[in-house]
Amino acid sequence: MDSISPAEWSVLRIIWTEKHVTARRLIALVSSQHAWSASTVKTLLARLRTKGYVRTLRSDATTSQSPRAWVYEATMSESSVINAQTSDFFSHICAMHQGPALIHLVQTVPLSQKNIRDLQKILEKRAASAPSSVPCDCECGCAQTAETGTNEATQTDEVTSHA
Amino acid sequence: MDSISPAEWSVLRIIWTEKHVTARRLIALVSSQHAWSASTVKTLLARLRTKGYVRTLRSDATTSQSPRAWVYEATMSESSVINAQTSDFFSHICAMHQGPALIHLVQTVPLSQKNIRDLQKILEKRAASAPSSVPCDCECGCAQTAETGTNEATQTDEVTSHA
DNA sequence: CACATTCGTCTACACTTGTCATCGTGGTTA
DNA sequence: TAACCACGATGACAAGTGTAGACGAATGTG
Repeated sequence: MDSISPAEWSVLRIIWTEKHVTARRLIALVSSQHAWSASTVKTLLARLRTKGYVRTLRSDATTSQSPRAWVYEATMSESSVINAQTSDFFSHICAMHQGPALIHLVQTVPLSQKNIRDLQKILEKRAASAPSSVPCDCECGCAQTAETGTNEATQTDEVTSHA
Repeated sequence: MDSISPAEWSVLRIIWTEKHVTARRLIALVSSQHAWSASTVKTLLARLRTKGYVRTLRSDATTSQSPRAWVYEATMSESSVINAQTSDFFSHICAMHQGPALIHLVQTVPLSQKNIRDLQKILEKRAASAPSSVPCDCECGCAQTAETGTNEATQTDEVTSHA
């Protein structure tokens, strides 16, 4: 699973939304958000292709002024890529802090009524078998099993010192 | 807020866990996870310092064989850095898909009983004012408010072909 | 059948990241 | 005090990323 750079995300998002886009249209759409030259977008497109995230198809309908207009489409669903990248990102974080990170997200990410209901359902299920605490997995000899306190501010001198 | 590379995360995690570490000890701890040379760790340390994530202090106690043993410590709390980086990561994702991404995380991330209770409390609160749906914010003219409907492939077709 | 247009590819360059060797300096030890 | 050693700094180099110009091939137009 190749990593996706921020610039590549911008392009990929558009492809997912449009489902099928020509380079021409893609460049136009991107330019409403970034002051990138057409070449830049093409480069990103090429890189996304070598990474396997997009592929091209011939457009049967050769729209007037677009000779050999190829059409780009994503090879994977938006959700699956997002899930994979998100999990990958979380893998950098100590297990003990993933829960709190999630709490932060749940407080800040835009959620719909349905999202909330889904989350509640999952939490209810997970509550049945959740451990009382998640130990640190930093593999540096630390035996911390913290976060039992109200806001992990117990032994966390560090937490208080945040700039 | 500078980005933190995967290699830098490894080092930073150890510093947070240890609170105060000498280069010597840090290198020893890192080597239990990665086959990096001492130089590599020092470089990462230096980069983390220029990025402002760690700083050095003199160790008053000059432990026998460690002359001028500096001690590294994090300048920011682990939680605040994690939250900032996590939010930054989510900013690449279309608003409409952030909820689902969160659902995926809540299903896979290790959670303690307390984490779950906290999450439930927050969700309950948020449910009071959550919108019925979160619209796409890909800024590419899409008016999708999906995740309720199954096929939003209505006007997409026309949009694609008009070049 | 030339021509302009447009497309994808190639090349480029600065900067970041992964990875490491070397060096100067200043305390430790004999 | 002389030899030594660890520490941080500097330099290095390949690969990835942000950004873009130039080029050759395909194609509709006159």
